[in-house]
Amino acid sequence: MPELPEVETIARSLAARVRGKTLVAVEKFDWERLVEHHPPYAFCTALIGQQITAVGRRGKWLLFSLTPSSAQIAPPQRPDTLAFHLRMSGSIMVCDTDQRGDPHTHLIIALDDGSNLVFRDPRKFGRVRLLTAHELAMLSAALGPEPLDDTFRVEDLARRLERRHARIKSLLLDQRVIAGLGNIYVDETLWLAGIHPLRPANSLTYEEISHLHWAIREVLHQAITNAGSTLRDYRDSQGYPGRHQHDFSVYGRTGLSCMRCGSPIVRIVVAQRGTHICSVCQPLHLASAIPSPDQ
DNA sequence: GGCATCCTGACC
DNA sequence: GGTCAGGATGCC
Repeated sequence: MPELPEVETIARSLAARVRGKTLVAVEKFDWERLVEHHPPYAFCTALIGQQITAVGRRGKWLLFSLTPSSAQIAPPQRPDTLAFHLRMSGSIMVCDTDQRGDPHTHLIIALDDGSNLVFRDPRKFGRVRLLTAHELAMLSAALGPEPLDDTFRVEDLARRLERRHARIKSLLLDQRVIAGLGNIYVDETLWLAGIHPLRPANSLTYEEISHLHWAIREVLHQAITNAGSTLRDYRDSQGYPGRHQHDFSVYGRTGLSCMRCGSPIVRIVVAQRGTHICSVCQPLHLASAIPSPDQ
C-alpha cells in the first residue's frame, strides 16, 4: 500500500531518529526472499559497521544512505544504499522494545544507541536491496520523474503520454511513466482532474494534461500534509497511522455522494484494480460525441 | 492489454 | 471456503 506520500512520511519521521546511527547487528532475519540480489550472510555482514547518513526516497523506494563508520577506505563497488520497497503491507519502525517474537517482523537491525530498525510485513511482498551507487542510479533511471520535483513540468507529462493509447489509469500506475503513484492516489488524482480512468492517454487534450499535472501534485501534497493514508497496515516510523483516508474524494467511497456534484461514486475495475469514479465529473466520452436523439 | 504469481489476513 | 486487498513482474 504505501505510495509516495506514505514513503515520504516514513522517510521524514525516520531521518531524525536514525541519522548518524551505526548498524551494529542483525537481530532477526527470517525470510530469505526479502533480500534481493544478495545471499543472506553477505547481506548481513555488509550492513554491520555502516553508519546511516541520510534517509530518502525515490518513487516508492525508501533509501538509507550508508557510509563505513571506521576510517577504512571504501572500495568503489561497496554498496552504500539500503533500499526498501514496502509493496502492499510493509512497514518500517524504530523500536526500543524487543520485536523478535512478532511473527510478521522479518528483519531487525540493532543500532548503536540501543534502538532497533524493524521491518514488518504480513504479506511478505516487500523487498530489500543493498545497492552500489551505480545500481542505485540504474534503479532510479528505470523510474519516471518525481512528481513533486520542480523539474517535473506539464510538458514532461505530455511527452510521456503522447502516442500512448493505453488507458490513462494504467499509465499513471506504471512507475516507468511517473514514480510514486499507486491505486489510491491515481483514483484521487483522476477525480480531481475530472478525467475518466479508461480514457486513452492520447485522447487527453493539452489542457487536460495540464490539469492532470496540477492534480497529481495537489493530491500528493495534501496527502503528505496528512501524513499519508492508513487503510489497514500503514504506520509511520513511530507507529502512528496517517490521516488522509478521512479526506478521500472517491477512493473507498462507493455509493456515497460525489463531493463535487452529488451523484453516487461508482466502483469499476480498470487494469485489474478496484477503481472509484464519479461518472458525471469524469465522463468517458465528450458530451459533443453523444449522438443527438433524432439520429 | 489480460492474467498469474508472490503471501497473509480480513471479511462475507 | 471463497474472494478480495494498497504493488510489481513476467508470461502469453
